[in-house]
Amino acid sequence: MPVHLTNREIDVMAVLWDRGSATVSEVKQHLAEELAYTTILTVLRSLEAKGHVRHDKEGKAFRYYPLVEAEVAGDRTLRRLLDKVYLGSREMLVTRLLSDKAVSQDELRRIRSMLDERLEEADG
Amino acid sequence: MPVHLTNREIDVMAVLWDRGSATVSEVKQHLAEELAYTTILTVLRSLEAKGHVRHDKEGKAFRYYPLVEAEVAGDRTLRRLLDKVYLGSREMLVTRLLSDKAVSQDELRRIRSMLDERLEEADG
DNA sequence: TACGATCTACTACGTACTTAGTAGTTAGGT
DNA sequence: ACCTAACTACTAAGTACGTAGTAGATCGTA
Repeated sequence: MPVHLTNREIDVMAVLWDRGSATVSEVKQHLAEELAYTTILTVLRSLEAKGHVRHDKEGKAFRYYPLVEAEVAGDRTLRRLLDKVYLGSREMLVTRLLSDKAVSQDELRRIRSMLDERLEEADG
Repeated sequence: MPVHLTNREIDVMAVLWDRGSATVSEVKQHLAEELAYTTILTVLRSLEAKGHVRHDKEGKAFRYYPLVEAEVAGDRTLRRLLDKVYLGSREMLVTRLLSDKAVSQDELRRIRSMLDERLEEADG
């Protein structure tokens, strides 16, 4: 089943992915934007209704856990972006992703190594 | 100014990007989903109101042209995906992008070449 | 065991997205 | 010049998103 997250849901999930789990307060604390406590709760309840998070009790609060991995959740968006915007060209997408001059040499090299491995294991 | 496109707008823009330009009929013909003629027109008019496309007349129909490049339009989504889902790791994103076994050797090699160039030009 | 701070459940509302119908216009053929 | 098929303009309505308030529950503490 395809995982679809709205923009605000992604903001909230990002906190869960980053920290492993979080209460409403913790999410609130780590969000870039200032949102009402109850707003965040609403988003989390909605995410739970869709089966993307679960919770258990911790004191009187709920602690929420992500049920979808970040990578998997991203697949849908990535695929769509690839198909619609970059016309299916992964090269174009990666070029764009790395076009930022601020990307470190290190990261470029790590990505190249990863590619080398991919190519080797296919040749072998 | 940040270009933001809704899902359906992206579907429509994808046709324009792919073909260079299109009339309502052409868009309708190339969309994956079946939508009413007037629905597509509405989307195009909305896109025009936002300054993302322009049109001129061709016979009695309008021909629409994209005013934003696909790459630029994708940047926003890509950036967000990178930050929120892949926690800023381009390596993770690229890994995921290339995880599909169906990616051709050719495309992998092209991407590696691109990386080589990027690394050389930085060393030089 | 009663109180208060903190938390959840329920409800609601404005806005934007998505879809499409109806009415009126226009170009191209006869 | 007229007719008609195809097209555009205007309007509208359902749905999902984003936000948050109010009321009621709960746990720790005095």
